[in-house]
Amino acid sequence: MSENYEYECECHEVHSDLIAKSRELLPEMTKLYDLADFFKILGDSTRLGILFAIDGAPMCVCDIAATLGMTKSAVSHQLKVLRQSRLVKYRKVGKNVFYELSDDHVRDIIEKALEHIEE
Amino acid sequence: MSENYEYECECHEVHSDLIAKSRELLPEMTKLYDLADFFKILGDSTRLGILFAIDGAPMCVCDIAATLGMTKSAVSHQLKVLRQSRLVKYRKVGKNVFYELSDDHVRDIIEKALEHIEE
DNA sequence: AGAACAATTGAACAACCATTCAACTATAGT
DNA sequence: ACTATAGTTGAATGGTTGTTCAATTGTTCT
Repeated sequence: MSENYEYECECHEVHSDLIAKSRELLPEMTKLYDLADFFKILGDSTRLGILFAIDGAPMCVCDIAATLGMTKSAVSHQLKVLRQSRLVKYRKVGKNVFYELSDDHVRDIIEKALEHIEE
Repeated sequence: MSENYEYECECHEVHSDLIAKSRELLPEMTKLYDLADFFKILGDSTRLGILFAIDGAPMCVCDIAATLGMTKSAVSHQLKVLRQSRLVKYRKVGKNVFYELSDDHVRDIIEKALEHIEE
């Protein structure tokens, strides 16, 4: 997708008025990319599993891995992604690192999506 | 992630009670996969762009392509994905095919996600 | 200081995915 | 029937991404 829409469709009968109207409603490209990136992060069963696992109470990496039946390494890599997108926060206690959800926004979105799927 | 959790974590001090509790709250694997698949579909700026474009009024492929500044082919490929996941419905009129959102669920979820990002 | 362990990290590999290109289908108009 | 056009489709390609493996960091305990 091009930011300034200099692209011309190869069709002959374009409805210029409709297109103009549609473009007005379209969010800015950067916002569209951010939105896609956000959904991309939720679009992985491992990351979703982690979010569900730490939903009830903070957990250390080791226990998250055991809960999901995965290696610590794989979990840690995905925790890094969740950390960088600020979906989780963490707290170091001795040798352990405890992860928890950073806020309720994500919980709501996942909840709504679950409803949509189960309809 | 393994469905029956036969995997054993390589750690020595696992909190078995926490893990048991966390596993109870964890959705079934199939549901987790479905949820991830749903978010995966929203995790692409082209598909999001299409959803925003047809939000106001039904549009034909050609006009969607012109709105986003992309080729018909690329748009059509992504429309197929959106079609298969029932996020859009379509109607054939002559040589044109008009696409529109299939329901309001998705609109709500995208709206909530936008709020989360803009916070 | 040294051993043990929780967690992180980087490289490598395989699997997945979006766009391009070319070919094809189907409909409309002459 | 023929031409033009909207849309779809399959294969190919380049880029992205999740997991594994091995190595490393940082903390605790003796």
